[in-house]
Amino acid sequence: MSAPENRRAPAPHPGLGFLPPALLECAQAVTLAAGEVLFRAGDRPERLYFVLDGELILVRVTRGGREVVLQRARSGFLAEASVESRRYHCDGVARRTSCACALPMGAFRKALAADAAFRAAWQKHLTGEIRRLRAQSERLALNSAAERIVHFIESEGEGGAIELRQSVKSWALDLGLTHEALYRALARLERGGEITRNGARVTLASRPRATSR
Amino acid sequence: MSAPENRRAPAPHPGLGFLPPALLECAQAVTLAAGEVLFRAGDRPERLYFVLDGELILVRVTRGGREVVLQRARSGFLAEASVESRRYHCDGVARRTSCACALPMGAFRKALAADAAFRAAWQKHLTGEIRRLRAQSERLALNSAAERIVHFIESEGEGGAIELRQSVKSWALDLGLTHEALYRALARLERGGEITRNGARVTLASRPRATSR
DNA sequence: CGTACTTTTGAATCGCATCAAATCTGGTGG
DNA sequence: CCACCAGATTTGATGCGATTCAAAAGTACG
Repeated sequence: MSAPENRRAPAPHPGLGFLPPALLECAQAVTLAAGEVLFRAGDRPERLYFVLDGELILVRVTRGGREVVLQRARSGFLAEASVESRRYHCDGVARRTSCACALPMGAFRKALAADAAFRAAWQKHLTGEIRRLRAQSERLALNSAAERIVHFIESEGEGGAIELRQSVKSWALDLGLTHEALYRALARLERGGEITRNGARVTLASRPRATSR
Repeated sequence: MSAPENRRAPAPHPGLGFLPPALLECAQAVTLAAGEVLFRAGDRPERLYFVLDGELILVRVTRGGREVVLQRARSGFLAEASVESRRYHCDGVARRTSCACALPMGAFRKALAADAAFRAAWQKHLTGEIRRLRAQSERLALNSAAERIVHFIESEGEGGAIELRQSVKSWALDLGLTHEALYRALARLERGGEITRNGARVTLASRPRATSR
């Protein structure tokens, strides 16, 4: 408490663990108000944002006023591609009150160029995101709530079980379902013996029920 | 025909353009039969596959015999993450007769380590994939065919228009729709004046119709 | 000309979204 | 400790849109 308040975050978000200390040194925690604009299309990227809490979106607004959301970050980086680009192609907006970690883009690029270990870690992070996103796309293409649930547990969980880190309601967002549909599908699966629930832990039955009965 | 069959591909797929010549030298064109297994979970990655035609999938098979598709590659790399990993975590299977380009993993990693330009290009490719996949996930979370179409054109096209490189039917796969639903939605949008179609070119009307009438 | 595939339209069905409302929960302040 | 509030959880009823099954028409290619 007696230490100065501008001290760097002592225990950063686990997702940021691979950042080199020098980069974490210049990281800044920022609080965004709902509706606040972080950057506009055409701006030069000056910071890379890592969402800690809330929701930041990457959105393209058309001449006709249509809004197309390109990314919805509720945890993790917003617009990784801005590292590679001299200009933003979309707007960045806080959809609700949010907390993020801002990394100066110059320092980030410099660290990437200078630090081979960091480069490797960044590359690993990128391929991991690709893997997750591909799985998510396959999941969202399934057209029943039950299939999406099973797919999620199989692809994001460990050994046919998953520990939910958030409310069921926000899980519904990830699955592209309304929370009502998810609650109902979970209840149906549990009644059918296809899953069991222990608090935040959801486990798949090892042998799926045949469609009999 | 008189030339040896093991000649290297003379004009590789545009998606492979960033590969250094040395790596392209040892690329092999492979033809996979429908159902053919490329690798099993637990295998050591020996080649990185780039799909030219057909469909390769990354699939996890559970003890219960459930099949969960993690990736469906109809064009582009299969399992980029295998570059970072000593073992596959899924099976790789050709879902139908397919043609792919196989890059020896050792040479690929070696080139990554030795060639800074290639490393940068690979990183750029990875971030580009992330951008595309995030947009795709947002798109698949939309629950009307019309919204997905508009989102696709806005995010994958240029200036509110897109040149389709494939049949409408296979576009439907990307949009997570049946082909019937896509045909109907396209016809409805065209009748409503929200899009126009010129052969393979689909253009958004600049000002979206108000919901009036 | 025939085959395979895409494109198109039709009709019936099913599941999810939507709107509504009740219950439960954790946390706050009186 | 209890009243109260915001949010999550749960259940119900209804409508819409996509899926599904079916079939016809158009198109490319040998």
